Amino acid sequence: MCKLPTNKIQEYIELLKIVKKRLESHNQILTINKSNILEILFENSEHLSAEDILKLSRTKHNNSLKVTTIYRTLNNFEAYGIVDSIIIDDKKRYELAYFKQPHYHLYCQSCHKINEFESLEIHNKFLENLKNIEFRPTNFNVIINGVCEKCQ
Amino acid sequence: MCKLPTNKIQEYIELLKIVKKRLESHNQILTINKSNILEILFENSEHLSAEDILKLSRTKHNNSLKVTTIYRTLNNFEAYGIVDSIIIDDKKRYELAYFKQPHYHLYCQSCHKINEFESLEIHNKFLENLKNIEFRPTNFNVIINGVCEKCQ
DNA sequence: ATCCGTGCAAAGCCTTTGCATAGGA
DNA sequence: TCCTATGCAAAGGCTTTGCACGGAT
Repeated sequence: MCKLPTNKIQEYIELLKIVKKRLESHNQILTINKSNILEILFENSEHLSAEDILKLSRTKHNNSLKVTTIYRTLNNFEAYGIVDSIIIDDKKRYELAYFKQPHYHLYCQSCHKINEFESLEIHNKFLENLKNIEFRPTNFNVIINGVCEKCQ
Repeated sequence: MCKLPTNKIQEYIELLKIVKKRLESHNQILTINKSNILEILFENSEHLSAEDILKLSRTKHNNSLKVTTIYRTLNNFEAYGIVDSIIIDDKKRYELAYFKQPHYHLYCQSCHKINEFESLEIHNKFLENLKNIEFRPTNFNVIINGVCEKCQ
């Protein structure tokens, strides 16, 4: 974590605290493996698949993480609301649910990169519409496929 | 197709024409299997998985469709822009790309039903935002998870 | 005669599960 | 000492592929 700027470190520490509490409310322990996965997710704003996390752990944490553990941990994290998932290119990808505004994913079909954008205005319109039809949203999963600026 | 109201029949015939052309431009033939799949997709506005289509074909078309054919056909249809796909509950689901306004999927985590809603207003906001960042959208894939009115 | 479509069986890929062990509180 | 975490190997589920035959133009 030494590369993070100070405010990021504080954010990370706060994240650990929140996650620890959340896990404990489900009788789970915040182990080194789990915090390693959190760290990888925290440092990489891109949307990581289980395989991506495995690869990153090879470099950053001496391959301590095993695939099974990653899958199990991510499933738990998702069930407890610690991470959200989206499926892009038929692969499940994860991002931390904390410190995130509602946002929309832009998937470039040419370079396969995922970008994001936020719009409070759109989000409010969504909420307004959903309220009218009495649907209570828990999670927004928006992927817009297309071609990004660079690839045009 | 005898249950469809007249205008629906005309829509279906038009669909067949469009798809036939589209397939022929890829050196493919509109076979009975393919039109059966189209028919099932056309008659069922819900979002069908390959398995759903298989089951429906058992009742409607005497089980003439085989799984392999369904997968192959759907993949081609998607590649040619005939159907769009969304992944819900870790299953790929398909809907016809024609005669559809831009719409948003509401997935009820309690009854597992998928509803939709349309909002031209939201769609235009999206387009406006994307234009600003020069992202050219080809396809919108929006899933809002939550709890529907009935399940609350 | 050629080219596409289809079925069958097998392979593939990603993910989950069972079981036994290790490790933390 | 108990309960959770983890690894390994195996199983599972869905989807794709190779190959050979059938069918249409």
